Amino acid sequence: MTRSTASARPPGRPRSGVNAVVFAATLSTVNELGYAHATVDRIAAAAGVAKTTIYRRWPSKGALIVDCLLDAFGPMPQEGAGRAEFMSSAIHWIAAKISEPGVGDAFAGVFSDAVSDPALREVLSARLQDPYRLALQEALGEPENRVLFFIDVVVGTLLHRMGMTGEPMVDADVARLVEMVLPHFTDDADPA
Amino acid sequence: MTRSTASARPPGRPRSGVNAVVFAATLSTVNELGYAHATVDRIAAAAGVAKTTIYRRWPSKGALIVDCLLDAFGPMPQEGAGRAEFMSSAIHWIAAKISEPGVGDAFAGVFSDAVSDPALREVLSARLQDPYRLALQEALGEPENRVLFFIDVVVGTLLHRMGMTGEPMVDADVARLVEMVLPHFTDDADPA
DNA sequence: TTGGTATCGATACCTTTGGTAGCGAAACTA
DNA sequence: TAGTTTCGCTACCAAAGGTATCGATACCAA
Repeated sequence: MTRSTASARPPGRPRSGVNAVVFAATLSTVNELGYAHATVDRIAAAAGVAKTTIYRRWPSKGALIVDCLLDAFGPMPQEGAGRAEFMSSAIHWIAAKISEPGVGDAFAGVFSDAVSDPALREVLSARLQDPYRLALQEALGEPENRVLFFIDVVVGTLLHRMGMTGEPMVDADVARLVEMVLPHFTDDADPA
Repeated sequence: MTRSTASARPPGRPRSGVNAVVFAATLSTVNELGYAHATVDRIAAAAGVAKTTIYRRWPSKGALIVDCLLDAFGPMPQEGAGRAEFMSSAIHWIAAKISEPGVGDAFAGVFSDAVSDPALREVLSARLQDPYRLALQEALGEPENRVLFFIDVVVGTLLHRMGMTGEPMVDADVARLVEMVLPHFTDDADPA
């Protein structure tokens, strides 16, 4: 194929590689000022970039935050011998990620924006939740509705604690969460 | 005492009894337009009241929503013979309330606003969460941190489902939530 | 009846913020 | 050199939370 269809480098000035800088500036700004006060203007200034450059790459602030979270989370580690170890490590992993500076605030903030914004909710569900949901479905062999319930419990609990107290959940409570969730997903073989 | 200190009816024109109308207008507007688009202007118009009247009674939109939710929730029913029945009825009660039109959206919306607003977070925690937390502590004889964990799990799960899907949690999943939470709070006697 | 007080609706206004438009300059290809 | 796209910059718009002001109104007390 003679460099036929895609990825033949588009014409024009290439984009500068500042995505990582923008992501870092986003998290640090959210961490310093909170989600609502982390305006696009401030994020752009912190990144040393014009606001228009950000809107040239992301269609909305919500989309920027989602991409930033995707970059911050990265792939879910597929560790653990059995089901219990796997699920326990997954819960500890997401809890640790949400505890990182700015990540929990950004997550809770974009989540709340999505409540009133169906388009953003679609982005959040498809880009951020679905990859991990599919990985969990495959790794656990559980149907979609049970995996979605698992995500609701784990992420919902962690975000509620973050939103109500402003602080991430302490390790002891994360351990309690694991103890409560695991029996429900390892004892029986899909009773309902 | 000669009507000494408090509640002797303050001077001036008394406030008209439109709080209930404003609460109803708030929930219906949030239900129709979503939290972000339910502006104070629109809520006032729906209630047939001037916007300045609303800001004369509530210091912020968040405070209005919290009062509206307090009015919508009402006191938690203290039903159930044993611990299991009591906790089960409490979970079903809050799930049903969050399913009412506008209530879930308003709850998730004010919750998310609180992430970046410590003052609003304080209002939310003290006015909305604490009464139910204290009732649960007394009814269950559990320490504060365990009751807070219980609230994080139940409310967090319900709100996460609401935020991600836009729909309240179906009864079958609420039942699963009860099945998962109850053993963790009824089997052992405070191991940690 | 008169004065004091606080609420009412209405209007105008301020500030912040997400998002857009237009411009000249720069970077890259052909 | 021509063409294309991104860059930073400035100006701008619209929506929304919140405030200030003003005349009118409802209530109490003297």
